[in-house]
Amino acid sequence: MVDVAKLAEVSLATVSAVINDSAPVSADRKKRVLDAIRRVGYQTNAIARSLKTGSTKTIGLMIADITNPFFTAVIHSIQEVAYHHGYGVMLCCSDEDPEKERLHLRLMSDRMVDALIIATAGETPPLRALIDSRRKPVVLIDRLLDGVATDAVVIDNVAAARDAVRYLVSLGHRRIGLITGKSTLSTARERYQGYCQALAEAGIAIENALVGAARFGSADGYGAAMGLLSLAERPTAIFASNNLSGIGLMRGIKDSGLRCPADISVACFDDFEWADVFEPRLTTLVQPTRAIGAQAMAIVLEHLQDGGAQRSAARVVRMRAQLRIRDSCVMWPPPPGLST
Amino acid sequence: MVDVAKLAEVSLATVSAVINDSAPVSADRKKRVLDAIRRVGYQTNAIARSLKTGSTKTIGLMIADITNPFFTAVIHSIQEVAYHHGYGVMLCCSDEDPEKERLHLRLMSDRMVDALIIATAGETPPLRALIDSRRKPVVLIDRLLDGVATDAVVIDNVAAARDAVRYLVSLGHRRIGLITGKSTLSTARERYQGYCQALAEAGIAIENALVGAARFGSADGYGAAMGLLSLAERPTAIFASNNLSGIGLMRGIKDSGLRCPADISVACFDDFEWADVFEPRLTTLVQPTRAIGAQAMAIVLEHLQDGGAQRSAARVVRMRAQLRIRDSCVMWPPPPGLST
DNA sequence: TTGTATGCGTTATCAT
DNA sequence: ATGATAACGCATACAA
Repeated sequence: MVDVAKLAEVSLATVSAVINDSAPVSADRKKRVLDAIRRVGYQTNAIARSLKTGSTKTIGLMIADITNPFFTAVIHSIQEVAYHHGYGVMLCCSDEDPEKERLHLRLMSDRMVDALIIATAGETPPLRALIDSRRKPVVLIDRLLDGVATDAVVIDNVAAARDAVRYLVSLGHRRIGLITGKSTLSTARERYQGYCQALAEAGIAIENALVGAARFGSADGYGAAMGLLSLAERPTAIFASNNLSGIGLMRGIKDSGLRCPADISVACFDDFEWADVFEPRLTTLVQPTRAIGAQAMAIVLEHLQDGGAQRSAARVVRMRAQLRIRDSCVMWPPPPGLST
Repeated sequence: MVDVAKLAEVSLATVSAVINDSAPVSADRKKRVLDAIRRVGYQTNAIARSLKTGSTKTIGLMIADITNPFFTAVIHSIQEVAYHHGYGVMLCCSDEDPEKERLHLRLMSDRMVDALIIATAGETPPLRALIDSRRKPVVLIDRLLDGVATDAVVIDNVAAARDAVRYLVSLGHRRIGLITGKSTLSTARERYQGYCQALAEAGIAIENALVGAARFGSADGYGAAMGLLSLAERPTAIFASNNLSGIGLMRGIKDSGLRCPADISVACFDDFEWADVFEPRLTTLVQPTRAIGAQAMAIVLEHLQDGGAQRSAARVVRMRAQLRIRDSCVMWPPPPGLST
């Protein structure tokens, strides 16, 4: 920048003024500066600017699993609006590991991101401290934290799970299995709750043997599925409360020599592009991924523009997931005379 | 930091010394500083440090499509090793749009990332300028750029495509379709080349009508597929040279009322978790995604450690993709007496 | 309208 | 072993 000033024969202040047009500059001088910038190949050093202004114009994004198409879609949406507003995004993946999350949080915090959007892998003291400190906006997505006062955008998981299980019940199923996630995750808890509600409504007792614990990964999903499938009295339908565990479940069914939906019905949380091009076409709960990302960013931007002044009460926006019925669930018992 | 110094009753220099242990500090003073750090809740301001040291300890990662599981896997791998070495990663997606890529490049460059890893959406003057300037390490992944002198890690696309098409030929197919990508992408060109080679070996003439142009997205993949499938003399097999176009292809087959593999065989670039849990189990070309990411980061770190001193000649490391044969390709014509 | 001078939070170079 | 002080590149308050 000093080079530019020299070449244009103006002061540093003038150069700065034309770059940010933060002050009126006469036409000829402006032209001279612009020319000089081009000739020198000058690029703003955002680091120096950040140090001065206290804003890095980048937001930190922590998600639990980049392998999961749900998160991938949310990232995409966040990226888009962030960029549109001149923000960059620093991405970290916790791989569902709270310890890794803690480390990454530190990394992003050190780098002075202006705000954080987090799909937490589980509460840690530093995360809570960060939020409580109110030093920078934090918005939680997908997963809530108990008794923490930050904005969040999530979906109504109990309603969603209830819808799916109700549907299974309506088809005649009574032995319905569930593949759940770690109970430290609000989504896992809420989806379990929805499952229970739907069963209770139908007067079906909860059987612990029918709920398989996994950790929202395809490998444990597979393990949990194999457990359920090898039960003496096998479930006739299974609800996978996350898409990766859904994959594991489908693999488990295949490896058990069973067929879906002929032998067992499957419903699955989270939609993905592949869900309807192969057999069976999966019935899924589709989340408004784009809206989730956009909403989270909207909240962040709002805070950033307010200058963090008057922080109103934490607000959590709940969105609805939608049950997309395809072919992986069928009536039970199978009506006679229907070929499979 | 000044607070820490005050509380510990030492100078700033001493505090800095214990933080980076860049100088010997007596035991008691060190303890006092450490204590003070904890009490004040001090966190390093990486921005200020960057300004001083000239290193942000973050690498910029530009990929073409975050929706594509191939890239997702590479990102994961890069993230992992980056973090392990104290680096953060700033992620940008060009969505296969060179213009967007240009803008994002600028954004990351302004933010002074220490190095860049790029899966380019197509050459732009700024990208070439950035590389030629040699101001910071740039390593290309997945897609090469003609006559550009940077390191790169890619796979042998012509061999990979050749393997797949050879396999199709060996099953008896003679009318083999191709869904290709934009010819500005080295991967698209090379895969097309491999397709041609395999056909030439078998004495099969290239028919332009059999190669459908798409842009490595599922929507255009679908369009291209519909074109191929509506041909008067339909291909008996199609090779999709990218996984998203593979999805589009499968959807096209479904919408055309055809069945895979009974009516048409399909092979597809890029493997993904879902590939073998649904029907048909897709035969794919699997790329060493983890190795690609790790290798790219290894090169970056190497450069960063050399201090950018002696830059040897650009080296491109080529890896091999592997044909994973599953069920989506069958013999043609179908042997008599085989029920489908 | 333009220029001068100061500080953002570090690290690094000196003395001490 | 320790402390004072000068940059790093920019934005800005203030003076001209």
